[in-house]
Amino acid sequence: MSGNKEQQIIEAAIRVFARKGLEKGRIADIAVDAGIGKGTVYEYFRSKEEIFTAIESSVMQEMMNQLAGLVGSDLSPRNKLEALLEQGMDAMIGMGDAILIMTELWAQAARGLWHDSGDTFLEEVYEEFRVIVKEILRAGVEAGQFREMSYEGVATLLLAFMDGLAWQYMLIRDHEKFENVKKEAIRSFMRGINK
Amino acid sequence: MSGNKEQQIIEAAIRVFARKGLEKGRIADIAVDAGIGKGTVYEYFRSKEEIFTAIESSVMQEMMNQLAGLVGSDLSPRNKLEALLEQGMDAMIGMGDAILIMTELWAQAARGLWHDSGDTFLEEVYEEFRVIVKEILRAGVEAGQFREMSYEGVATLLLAFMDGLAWQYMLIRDHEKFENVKKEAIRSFMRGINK
DNA sequence: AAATTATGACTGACCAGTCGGTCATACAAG
DNA sequence: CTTGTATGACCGACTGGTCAGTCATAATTT
Repeated sequence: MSGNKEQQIIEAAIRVFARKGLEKGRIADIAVDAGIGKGTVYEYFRSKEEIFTAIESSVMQEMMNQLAGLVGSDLSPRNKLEALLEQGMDAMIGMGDAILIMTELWAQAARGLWHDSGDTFLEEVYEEFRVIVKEILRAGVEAGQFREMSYEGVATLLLAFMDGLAWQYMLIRDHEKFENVKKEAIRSFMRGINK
Repeated sequence: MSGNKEQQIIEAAIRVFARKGLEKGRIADIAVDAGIGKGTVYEYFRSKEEIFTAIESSVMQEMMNQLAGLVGSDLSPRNKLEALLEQGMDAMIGMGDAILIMTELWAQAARGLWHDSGDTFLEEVYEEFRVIVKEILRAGVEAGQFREMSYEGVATLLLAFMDGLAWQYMLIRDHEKFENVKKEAIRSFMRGINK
């Protein structure tokens, strides 16, 4: 039961923060959820802030890994993009209730926009994602599969698309109903850019 | 300077919550921003919670009013939908920094999903919106302007679309750059459902 | 001068982070 | 083998600071 305690704490923290929010989620709650003492949490993390940062990294890392697998594949641009959408949404569904942590990530990033002049971690990830998508789009246009477009515009649109769907999925929380949305979403998006 | 004090407080609260977040934004901050004493805030609102609820109503009310104007118009379904997208995004841009409050609304709603079995306020608004959009879509299909589709699926997609774009706009915060995205977004979405 | 409205000092609840202490385990000496 | 000793993971009571909400008083209006 006691494997990597750091991971154990992160997973507990995701559950707690998803349920209560970043501010209301107490360190004591995380400790209880992880089945350890409060003091022990501080053996592994310096502060609450640091736990949240670790969650951010963990969630984003996973997304990026999945993305990397796709990019390396030898699918056609159209199939690559479809797979991207499909897998992205399946990943959301796979997160279960932990997906509610996404709103905390977003809210946190939004607050950051006021303070730091510079990049949030989340912004960096988005930029990375956008670069990859633009590349697929360009390849698709060159292959004659996609219409002419503003790559930057459509890449941003795709991000909006996926975040928005994540949000809708949180609200719906009904796999079956969401399957319907997912199907239409992919169909509409692809029709929107296909030649 | 002292018109409707309730509205004055709400506006101050939007600024404060957008900048600091719902938890970190102190009542004292709101009072200072509104140019009144802390105690006075409690003359108009019973609690912090109540202020937030008022913000929710205020923001959503405005959205709904705008929507109602469109529905009543005698535009064709296609033009109605395009106007909906266009106006929706212009409304976002018009919110300025106050748009950052949206993430707080979302995060709050997400937390609510754990506790209440029933509907969040936000969920109700979404449902209302979906009903209106479905009606436009149905009219469009009947008029031969739109392809056959799952109304529920596409309506949800449209919501995802707009929320996602709101989020991207928050991150970009560059009107010019966003104009580009906006144009592609509308083009792609309409292509996705046009016959 | 009574009523209404505004104020900010005050209070009590709450919680992140600290720290002195416990205890299971490992290793060494007898 | 078993007694003694060292280690550091683990713990939760405690502290210091923060902040929502209260209330006695002050200012303003009627």
